[in-house]
Amino acid sequence: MTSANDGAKTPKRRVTLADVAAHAGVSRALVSIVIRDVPGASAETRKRVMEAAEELGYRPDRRAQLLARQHSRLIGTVFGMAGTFHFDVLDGLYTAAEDRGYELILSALTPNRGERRAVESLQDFRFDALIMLGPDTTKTPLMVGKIPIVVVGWHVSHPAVDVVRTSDEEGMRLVIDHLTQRGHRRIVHVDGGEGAVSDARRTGYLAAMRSAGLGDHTRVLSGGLTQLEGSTAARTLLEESRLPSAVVAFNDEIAVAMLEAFVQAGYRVPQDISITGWDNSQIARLPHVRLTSVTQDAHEMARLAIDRAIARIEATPVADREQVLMPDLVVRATTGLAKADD
Amino acid sequence: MTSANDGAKTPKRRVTLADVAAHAGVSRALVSIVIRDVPGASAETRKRVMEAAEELGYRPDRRAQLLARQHSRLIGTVFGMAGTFHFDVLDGLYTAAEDRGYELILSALTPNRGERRAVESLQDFRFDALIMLGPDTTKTPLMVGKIPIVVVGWHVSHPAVDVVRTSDEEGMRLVIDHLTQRGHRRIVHVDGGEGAVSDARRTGYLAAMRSAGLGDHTRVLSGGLTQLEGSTAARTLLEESRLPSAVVAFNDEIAVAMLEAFVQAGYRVPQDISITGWDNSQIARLPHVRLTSVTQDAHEMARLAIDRAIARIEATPVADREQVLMPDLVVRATTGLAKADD
DNA sequence: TTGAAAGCGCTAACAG
DNA sequence: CTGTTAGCGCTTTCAA
Repeated sequence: MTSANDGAKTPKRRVTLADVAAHAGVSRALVSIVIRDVPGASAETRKRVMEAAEELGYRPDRRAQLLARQHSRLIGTVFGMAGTFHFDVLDGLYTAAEDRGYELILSALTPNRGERRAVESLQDFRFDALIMLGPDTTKTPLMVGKIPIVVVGWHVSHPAVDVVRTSDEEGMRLVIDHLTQRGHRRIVHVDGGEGAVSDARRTGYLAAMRSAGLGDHTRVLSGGLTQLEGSTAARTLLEESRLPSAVVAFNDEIAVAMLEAFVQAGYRVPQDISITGWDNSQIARLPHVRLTSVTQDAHEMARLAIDRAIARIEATPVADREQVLMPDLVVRATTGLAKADD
Repeated sequence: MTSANDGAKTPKRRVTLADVAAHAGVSRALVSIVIRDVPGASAETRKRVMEAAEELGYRPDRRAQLLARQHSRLIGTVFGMAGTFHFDVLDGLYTAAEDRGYELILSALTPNRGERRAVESLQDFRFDALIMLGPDTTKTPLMVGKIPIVVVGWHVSHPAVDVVRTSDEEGMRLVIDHLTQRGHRRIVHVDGGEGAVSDARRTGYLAAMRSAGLGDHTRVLSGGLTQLEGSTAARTLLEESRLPSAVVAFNDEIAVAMLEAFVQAGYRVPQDISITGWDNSQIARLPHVRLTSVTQDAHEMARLAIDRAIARIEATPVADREQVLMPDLVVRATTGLAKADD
């Protein structure tokens, strides 16, 4: 009984393909072709259909598209609470995906919601690929083998997992080189706790120290992600008879917290002790902080991740499972010459 | 040619309702009834179906559910980069939604992706309600009138928008009372910039000062969300001949940055100047910070938001468009007695 | 280049 | 209590 145009009031119903087809005087299939921008329609028809769609304010129904397509053109993304860096990656993922005709669906890792639940909720949407910004663990991701997976930020050894990351090894080399060139030898590393990224930077630190001939001077303090752990680490050092010559922190938060603690204890930075961070976040640029920090390109990482995910979806051959970008070191005011007796 | 069971290899295809039905020897409709846990099946059938589903590892296809249902049972959530507080709200939203049989779909506000795009991408999934954790603007949300909207965190005057927030007015009253009781009079507020929350706290500050008889002592410095703005504000104050007696900051970040700046300039906190923050975030609890801060209950806000969204979806009558929780003040080490001459 | 028709996997009346 | 039957709005062969 409900014909297409039953006059007066049809306030709710959204505009469908059929409406556009009727309005343009063509079949639904043709409208579908035009909307998806695939070959199979004359320029003139295309124009007419587009105008009709425009006029009616047509937007494709994602649910129906999802169900009808064999590929969803959906890329699942799990992410955890993280700083500006991860948000910048997210920003890059959105634009890169859109450029390629894909859509992102997000799932957050929260205190009460681990990887399993985060991924399962996405799974029911039948996404084509999964990009993981967390959880930062060395374990192989669940879902491996079932779907293309791109891990952004740390090394995963499973052969079915693609990786886009910035070299933590190289970052550490830059930092240690910078410090040793300024005479530092007793360089302590405050790590980031349990995660895979922390592991990588710790290993990078040890390697860089060794190749600088400072293998006997390595020292790693257990830290974490937040300022809390930074101030704890600083306290540990302050209780000792002699401060190290330099501290290489896992991230900017740790570095800043330590900086504060040292200053409060009456030390000068960098005259008495040098400090470096990681991420080159806003906090590192604060006028009263001016932290020397390692920087990585979030948008580039995002673009590579999306490109790789799509390559896997489309079964395009790729050269390297793991794509590693090179970081830079931004030198600011918290690193200086070591004292003569160091 | 592809019949249901063509033997040997069917490696890809996911288990569908039909598979479960066949396995359990009942109709698809019955399986649907059992899975959705709605009345219309005997206990025995229910058991048999559940077992079959379990055995086959069946998971409903969200795309198909979405398309077939009149209500999607999907709650859209837009959120921006924000601190721990917003992540805690997100955590609460997930669990509250799940408890009520709904699912969250997220859309992030990033530097290149504003409210319009964030909402549009969700819209195509036909969500039943929208929860907004940002953007923190006084403007009426787009989508208003088309769908139930719950704003979490700030006041919106549009009659069609539900609000769940913690009273910024009351928070300010707690802070100002606390300070005036300790003899402070020259109390400066460093605000949070342009947002609606900042507006509310600024207004709250002015009102609280006035009702404390300090209407002539009000002073608002423009601030922001990050430590950067805090240190700028501190510098402004330090350049003047005399520091205020106390600073009420928009959030913990600002407060901490100012604290640092004052200490570096040789002042003692709270002996020379008192400082308060907002959010009671991790940074406020740092052993070397111990910031007096206003605290709000993220999980409770989340629960209320979900409850309200669902009430609107189901057209349940509700009492009050705006639900306002009361904050608490956590007094720590950054607030003390005013100096005698203040 | 265009159109007809058969699904995608599920929900929701409605009959039995 | 159970099964049959239409769709949901789109994509995608396949013929015309």
